Amino acid sequence: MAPRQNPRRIIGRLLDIFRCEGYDGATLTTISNGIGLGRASFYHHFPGGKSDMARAAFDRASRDFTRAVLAPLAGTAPPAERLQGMVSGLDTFYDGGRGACLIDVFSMGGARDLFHEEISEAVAYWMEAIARVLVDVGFQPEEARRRAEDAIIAIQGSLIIARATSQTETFRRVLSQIVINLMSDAPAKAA
Amino acid sequence: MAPRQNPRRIIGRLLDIFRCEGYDGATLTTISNGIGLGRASFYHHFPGGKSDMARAAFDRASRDFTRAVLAPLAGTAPPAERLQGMVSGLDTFYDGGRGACLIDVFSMGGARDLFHEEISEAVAYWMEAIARVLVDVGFQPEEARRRAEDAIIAIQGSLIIARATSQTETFRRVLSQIVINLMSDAPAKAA
DNA sequence: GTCTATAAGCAGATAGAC
DNA sequence: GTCTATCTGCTTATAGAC
Repeated sequence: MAPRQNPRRIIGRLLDIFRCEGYDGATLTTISNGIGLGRASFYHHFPGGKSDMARAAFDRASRDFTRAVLAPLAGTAPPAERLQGMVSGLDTFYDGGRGACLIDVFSMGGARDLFHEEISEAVAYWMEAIARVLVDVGFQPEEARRRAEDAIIAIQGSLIIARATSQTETFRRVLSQIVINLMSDAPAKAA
Repeated sequence: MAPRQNPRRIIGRLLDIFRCEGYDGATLTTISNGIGLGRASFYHHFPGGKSDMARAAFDRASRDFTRAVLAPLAGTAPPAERLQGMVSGLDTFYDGGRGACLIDVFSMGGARDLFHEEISEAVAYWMEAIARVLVDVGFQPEEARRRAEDAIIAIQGSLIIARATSQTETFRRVLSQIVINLMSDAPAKAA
């Protein structure tokens, strides 16, 4: 039984499992069964053990998030299109509301001390990226940050409700309103 | 060393620990140290072990939530006062943004199967309680539910951001806007 | 109602064969 | 690169003294 796993697939599955079970809830046995690889084999890929696995999952999520969500915001397209690009990326990144966010999952229990600083920075970075688009639309920096924060809050909150109620309508409704809410009452001098 | 603990205090501390560490992250040793009671002593108070402890913490949270948040909504005061009563209760219940919500914490890992149904019902019940107030203000039921859902999303999302960034300004800002957002553009026939 | 002592099992982690 | 076997420590849980 040694069908030589694709490292890329392993990390993807690790991310799925940590998102669903949390850091403390994901045991090596859970992970082993979920991936179809013996417990010991993980120490070849991740010499540092479980924390290394979580690190790899976190880095994968960061890269995916940058590509799907942050990159569209930084483009040169018109502001509304950039925001809509973020929304499409969010739908993909959170699997239509079925996937949890590591900002939530890795900020409690044993993962908190491992990722707290990076999570805090990720939130700040995401918020600034949205705010910059709104400044381009003509909003004052302070108002832009406030609206960006509201958007992030709505995403995170709707993911909690999606998980709590086992449905995705809420997440999809929030996504569909994000751009409208961010741009409402935009200053006349909008680009 | 047997200063006979107050059961009420034990459950309160259990709730604090589960909120912070999560179900899987809270070990009996963590709990024992956090409360100052030997591991074995818990089996006198909670014969079913850890799941019984989580159950007691969940029930305590449910009761606290009903008293602090739901009760004001059901009163006979004017709608705006009832909503403001909920906001005050939320500030207390979530300790000004420092305390996590079990809707979040107990919906992943080993606690998910234990509490999923009750958590789902709690969200629905809370939403209906807010929506009823908005219907009293003159909103159509559908619009009332949508606004209620947005309010809950904002609370949950701001708690995530509060925990992720170790600050409470966001939570307090969201709280301060809840009533305004819920009541904005209320129909003329408002009571 | 709390404690000490201990059981039984599972956690994360390692050694070494293939 | 994966496996089997094993180790150590920690986890939940129990028995029984005080």
